[in-house]
Amino acid sequence: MATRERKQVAERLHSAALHLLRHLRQVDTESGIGPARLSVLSVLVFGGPATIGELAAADQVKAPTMSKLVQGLEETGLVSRAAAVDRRSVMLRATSHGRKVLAKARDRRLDLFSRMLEKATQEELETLETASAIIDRLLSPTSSPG
Amino acid sequence: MATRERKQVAERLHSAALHLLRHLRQVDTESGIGPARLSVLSVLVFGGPATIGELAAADQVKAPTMSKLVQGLEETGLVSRAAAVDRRSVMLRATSHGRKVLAKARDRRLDLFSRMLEKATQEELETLETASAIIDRLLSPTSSPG
DNA sequence: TATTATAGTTAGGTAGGCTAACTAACTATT
DNA sequence: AATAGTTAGTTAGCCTACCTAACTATAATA
Repeated sequence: MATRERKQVAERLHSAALHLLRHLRQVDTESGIGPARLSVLSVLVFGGPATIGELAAADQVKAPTMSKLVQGLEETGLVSRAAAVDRRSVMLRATSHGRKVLAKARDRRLDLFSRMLEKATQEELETLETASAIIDRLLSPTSSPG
Repeated sequence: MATRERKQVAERLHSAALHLLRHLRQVDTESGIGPARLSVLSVLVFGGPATIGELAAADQVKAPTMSKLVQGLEETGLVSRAAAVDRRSVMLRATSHGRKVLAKARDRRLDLFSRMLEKATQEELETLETASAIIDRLLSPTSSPG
């Protein structure tokens, strides 16, 4: 019975999310670093040091793709490489320069979004906040509505 | 005063939208057609016939990029080309095959999303619906809060 | 110790993005 | 009507970001 409504909500939210991110993406070019690399940097900054394999899993790409992305980030001094306990693997971490670059890119996006949110009422902000939490929960693997 | 809160909402919703779309993207590979081409097809199906320039503007890419995308879509029979009044330009339209392919790809995404939404309560669905409308309004160029 | 499994890299291909430079066609000015 | 300027699209050539297959080096196991 509520299937139709779910489909409708899915459609509208899908479309809204698509348009929102497309809009926010505009300011990313200013960072001079591509979206894939930016994402890797973000994982390292917020998640701490990680191996190629962990980074690949986080960004849902294969190891060779991540290997190349990391090489690029290293060459531009945004990421550094160190030995790991398991000597087959490599421990990557964001450099302080990398941290700064990410912070700026992130701020550009969030500033743009924040300015958009000036057009929202307090109640609407609360709705958006609640919606974010709902989406997070729907995406979490262990989703008991607890 | 509410700047901090706006920033916070921006952060959370940005993150949620990012993760949601990344999750939904998984099923796109089944269509055998890349995301850029899928997007072009979607513009043609829902917006009707359009020129290269219009498609490029809709997808926020440059004309040469769209020219290549359309060539690929033509070669796989998803899009057809016809003369326009202005003979410099070309009128593109989705073929019936293109419509079917798009419909399937779209359904895969929305089915996945709908199944996720089974874990949401009626009230949560309403919150998500409201949130979608808010986002749409924030993105619309003429955004008087009505 | 020999085998198997795992972590990364290299090689080579495709898709999707760009700029620069071009052709064809429309518009405006003389 | 001729010319000059503008606009729509294509071609060429480059970059990033994705893939699979095949390889090296290290770890784990029989």
